[in-house]
Amino acid sequence: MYASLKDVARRAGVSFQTVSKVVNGTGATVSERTRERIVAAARELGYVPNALARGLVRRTTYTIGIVTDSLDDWFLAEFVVGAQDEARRRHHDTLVDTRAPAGSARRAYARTLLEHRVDGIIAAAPSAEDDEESAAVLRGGLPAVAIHHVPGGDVPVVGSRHSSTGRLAADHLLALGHRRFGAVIGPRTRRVVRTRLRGFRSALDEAGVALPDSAIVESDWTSESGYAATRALLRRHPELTALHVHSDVMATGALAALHDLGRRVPADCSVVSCDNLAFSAYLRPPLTTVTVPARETGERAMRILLDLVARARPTDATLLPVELVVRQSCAHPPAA
Amino acid sequence: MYASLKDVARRAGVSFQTVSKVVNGTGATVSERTRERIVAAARELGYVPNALARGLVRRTTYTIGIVTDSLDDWFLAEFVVGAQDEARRRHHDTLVDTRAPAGSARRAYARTLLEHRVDGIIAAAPSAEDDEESAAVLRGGLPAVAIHHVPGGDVPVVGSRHSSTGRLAADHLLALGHRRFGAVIGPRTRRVVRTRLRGFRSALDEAGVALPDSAIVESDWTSESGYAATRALLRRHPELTALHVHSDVMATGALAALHDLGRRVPADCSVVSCDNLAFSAYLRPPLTTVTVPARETGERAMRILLDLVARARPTDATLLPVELVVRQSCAHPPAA
DNA sequence: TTGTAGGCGTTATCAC
DNA sequence: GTGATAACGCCTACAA
Repeated sequence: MYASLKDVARRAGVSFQTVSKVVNGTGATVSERTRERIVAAARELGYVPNALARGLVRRTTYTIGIVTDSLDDWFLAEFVVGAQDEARRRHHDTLVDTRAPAGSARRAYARTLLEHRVDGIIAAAPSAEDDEESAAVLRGGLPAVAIHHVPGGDVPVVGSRHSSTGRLAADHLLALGHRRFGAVIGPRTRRVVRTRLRGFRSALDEAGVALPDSAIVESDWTSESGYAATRALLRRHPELTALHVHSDVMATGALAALHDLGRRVPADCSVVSCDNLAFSAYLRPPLTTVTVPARETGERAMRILLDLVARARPTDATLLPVELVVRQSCAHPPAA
Repeated sequence: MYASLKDVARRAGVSFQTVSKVVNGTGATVSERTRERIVAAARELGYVPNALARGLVRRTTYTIGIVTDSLDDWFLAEFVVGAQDEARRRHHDTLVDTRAPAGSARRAYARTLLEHRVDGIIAAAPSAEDDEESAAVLRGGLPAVAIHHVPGGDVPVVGSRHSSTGRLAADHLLALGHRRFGAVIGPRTRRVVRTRLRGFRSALDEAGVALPDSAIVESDWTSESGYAATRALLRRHPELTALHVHSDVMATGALAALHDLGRRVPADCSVVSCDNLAFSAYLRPPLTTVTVPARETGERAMRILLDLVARARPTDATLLPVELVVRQSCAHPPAA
């Protein structure tokens, strides 16, 4: 079905090794005339090199593996886009290994990638962040970077400083004069969530403001749960004037809940969240939020990994800046 | 770095062919004792089969290629998730080839996938829907399915009936009594957009209601452009009472524009859009929208393709149902 | 400038 | 039950 080097060679009337040289650009040592004949033959036969055979003998595939959780997570999808863009720029292919959801039968971590002999691995599956098995794989000798904690360390972690994300939100609200806070957070099992919360909390602490545990409601990243969490929170703590939400998607639910409860935002209650998705400027009120540089993180992770693969010392920093984007969902607390 | 069959064989004190049988489960013709020795040796050496070598000799890779545009498009990300889930269930790997954005240097269509000798291709890159080159590849002999038009036909197309999407929206609004319509559509270069518009329009036609060209504004799928388009539209046609928007993301912008213009939704103007993203129930007002079954489309496309690969006649239909989800963004037109 | 030999890790076929 | 031999398509010396 596919033409091979030999087929091309036969048609061009040369040996297949000569064709190989032409195809790989390796041989400047081919006369112009034969080169042309070969190129013509290859075109006529629709020759497409066989990456399998190539990888087998070269012992390198120019392919990078990415282990990820489901791409229906906005951050991960965007991260993968960035990583792939960068890989493409550096002439590498990319193999995405989406982990089966928890509960279903999972193959060994990154098994597919290893079988395909990728040149390096990007771990972008937070669901594995406490998983010893994954750590073993990532420390197994292949170049690797991660965007989340890996037990035992030893793997470069790329990303933004999550504690800053929480801190920026807190500082902004404190500066406006708020003293009664609540938080709608992601699943506590995730380190990002705990780190963000810690950053938020320590900023409050320093200002001498308390954040009681009862004012923190756990949620699961969806708008739906953000809505439910916010309603529960305000039932418990009607005195709140400021809300920190751990994602724009959940904040969409939070805004809806506040609306349905008859609380005006920001007049009665301020909201600041995380992510800065493209639509968050078009919620009403427009959302004040802390940018999480998903795509840049993907590019950066890939760049560092490719440096590692090439045995070059990566020069890029592993920490990307976050930034508060001020819009209209925050104001001074009501005079009351 | 990786242990090979031969390494395992040496350690187990057998020939490598025997190991192969054990690894592939192929050989019931191996004694229990040697099998155990081999399994133990493989484990100790951390043996991982080499998919490259395997694919080379088997002439089959159990890998399906997906050509897609950037995954920052919600639909495509969700589609890929569905396709990968189904592939995993059927023990196939998946290679995602994200097309470089228009303008930048593009490799030949699906080139990477062909080089990796995938067993089949899913074309999920609408940016190539009028591209002759892509059609040639897809008709090149490999099993293939597409989720968009392919010049020359011959490739099964999986998806929902886009004209129904438009028609459902129109019927709903007509039934409520609306007579003055506007539309914020996606890029006209896309067939989905033209087909949706056609469905919308023909429903209006049948009701004897006109949709002047000036009441149709083209947009680019973003909230930002949805916002701008809606403002432009209402400046031109302040008499509109009903708006059809081609995506929930753009509708987010449209709702914001209406809000900023002081038009109440749905009291002054009704809005119906397409997609039914998870957050659209948490906009205020909650969005009435037509479900586009992205993930199911992915599963279906993969299922059909894998049937094709296995030379079985696919039994699944290529057309998935769409459905109007009624929420609160539509009402009767104002009495005026 | 071109061609020859050897091997990459597997699987398949067929003896033993 | 087990092992020898021959591919699969390609690349890297090295010889002609």
